[in-house]
Amino acid sequence: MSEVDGRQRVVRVLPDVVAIDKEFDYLVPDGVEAGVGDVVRIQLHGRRVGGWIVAAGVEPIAGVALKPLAKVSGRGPSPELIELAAWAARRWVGRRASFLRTASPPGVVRTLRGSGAPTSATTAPPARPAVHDALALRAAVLRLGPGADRYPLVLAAATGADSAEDADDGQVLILCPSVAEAQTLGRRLRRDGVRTAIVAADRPGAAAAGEWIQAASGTARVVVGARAAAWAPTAHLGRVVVLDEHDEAYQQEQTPTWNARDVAIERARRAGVPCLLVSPCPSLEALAWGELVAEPHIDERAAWPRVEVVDQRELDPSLGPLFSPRLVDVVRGEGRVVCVLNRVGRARLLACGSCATLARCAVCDAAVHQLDQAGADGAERFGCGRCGTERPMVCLHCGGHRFKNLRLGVSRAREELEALAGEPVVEVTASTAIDDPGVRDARILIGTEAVLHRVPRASAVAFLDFDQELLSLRYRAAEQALALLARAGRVVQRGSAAGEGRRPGAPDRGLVLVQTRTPDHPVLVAAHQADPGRLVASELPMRSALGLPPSTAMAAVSGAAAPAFIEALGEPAGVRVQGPLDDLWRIVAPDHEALSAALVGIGRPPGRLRIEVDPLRL
DNA sequence: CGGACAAGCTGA
DNA sequence: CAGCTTGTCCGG
Repeated sequence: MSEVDGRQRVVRVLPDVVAIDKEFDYLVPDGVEAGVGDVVRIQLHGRRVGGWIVAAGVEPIAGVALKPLAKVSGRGPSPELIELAAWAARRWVGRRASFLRTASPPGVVRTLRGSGAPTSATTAPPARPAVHDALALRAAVLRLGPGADRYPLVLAAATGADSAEDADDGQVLILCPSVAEAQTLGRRLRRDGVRTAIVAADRPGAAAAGEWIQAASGTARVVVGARAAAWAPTAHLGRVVVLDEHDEAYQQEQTPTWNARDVAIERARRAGVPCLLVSPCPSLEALAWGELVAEPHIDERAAWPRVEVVDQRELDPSLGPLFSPRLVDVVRGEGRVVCVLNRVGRARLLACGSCATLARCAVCDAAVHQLDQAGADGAERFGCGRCGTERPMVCLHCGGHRFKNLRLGVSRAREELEALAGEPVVEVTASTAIDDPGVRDARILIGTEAVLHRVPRASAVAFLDFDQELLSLRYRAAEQALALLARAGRVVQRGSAAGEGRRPGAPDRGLVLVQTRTPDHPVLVAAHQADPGRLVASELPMRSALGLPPSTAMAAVSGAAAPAFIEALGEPAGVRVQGPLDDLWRIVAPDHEALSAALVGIGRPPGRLRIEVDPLRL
């Protein structure tokens, strides 16, 4: 039956080719079922490509000979998600195909059999008042200290125990910053009898497709996953929850730089269901969107660690620039101690010991660092991070060969800390195996901030040079710094009274030690008082005054084709174009609609072009 | 994106 | 002018 009411059945297809953001019409062959969202294969310009049906029953364009669909492969994104993809493509100046890929099943899904009403045997225990209040709102930002247990909240949301209106609220979509957290949460919900689909595809194809079907058919009551799960299928969405919404892992690094939190918010809005963002340190974006719900301060404070700020302006010269007497105390004390220093390698900045000249690259003049590996003759060498040039460790000014470290890197700091502690100190890097026995049994660890993702619990976390975070030139530095302290707070909270791995004699509340030369910084005041609102109060007016997000919408444009793109862009009304600085332009608009309007209309010049909306580092 | 087709370059 | 490279266009 290729004819309906005397007309041929025609569908509109978006090819799964990122470079082709255009739809094409195809005939549906006789006896073939094909609807909006289905994944198909089409003949396009002499080759076969995949694609999605984005409209059905369309009026074919006159005078164009239509080809039939080559194949209907299976089920894909729902019509709602296809529309959401169009919204996201505009919002982040990307292509619909890249979003529809994320919204498509892992592998081929022919049918969603086994669809049934979601059931749940579990009833959640009564949740805390703040949780109850937040679940009753349509757009809520729930602030819970880093050590607070979010599971009661998740359970209450999952079972509809604290819901505002209707009894059967539909499925609950829950996002976590990482796949590992999503899996842990999903398994726990299953143990508690909640039908849960874990949409976090690092499992074999068939199993992953099974989870997708559970979500799409409505069999799963809860759908949990990481960033990509913002595009997970649902049969009848009832609520969206984003845990740790401030986490930058929600933003994709490659373009389009979409953020799962923002997709989740828009998805909930379109579905007319409540959306709840949860965080110990809500982002300014979240606070601009929803109503803040916080616990009484005494409760929130109990979920923050003890934050001790050490003023590094008064140094003890015998301990070097990175170690205060208080830090040495902590390291020599009880329990596991994690030290964080956001620099890799040995020494990142050196000065000549005799003439104090800064060690620079002979070719490009950038500051050089000491290489981890000595040269073939065993002599220590300098390396340039900018141009890669290497040279012997000799002062270009006076020929001296003794150098002072102005900035210790992690490897060197480890050596010095070991000497001060009088026991082994283990360096943890992003590539260190997580269950390496040397790491598992080590009491003192040191690493870049990645160490906070690798070590699950500790009695104390010490930031050796926090000014690195506080004084970073990125406009979100303050928020990012507070998020780092919150993460440290979670590590020590798990390692203290409430946690399982507590050693006898460890302090009741975990300790976060911060060494700094700016002890009065609002980030440190906020963390010390366990009151993230203190940072918001200083940060928001400053962003506003400087015309930075979230009071504006920003994009960064770079790549070989950027100059041509900027030329074509011109100066649209209300939009500021700044730059170039390091071959990067900044586009600032009053809001995202204006930003998209300015960026989407322009044809892309040939060549590499990166348009990063909401740039994280800038 | 990548196939089609046209225009440009080279060598006998 | 065949045979090949390079470039631009456009797909149902």
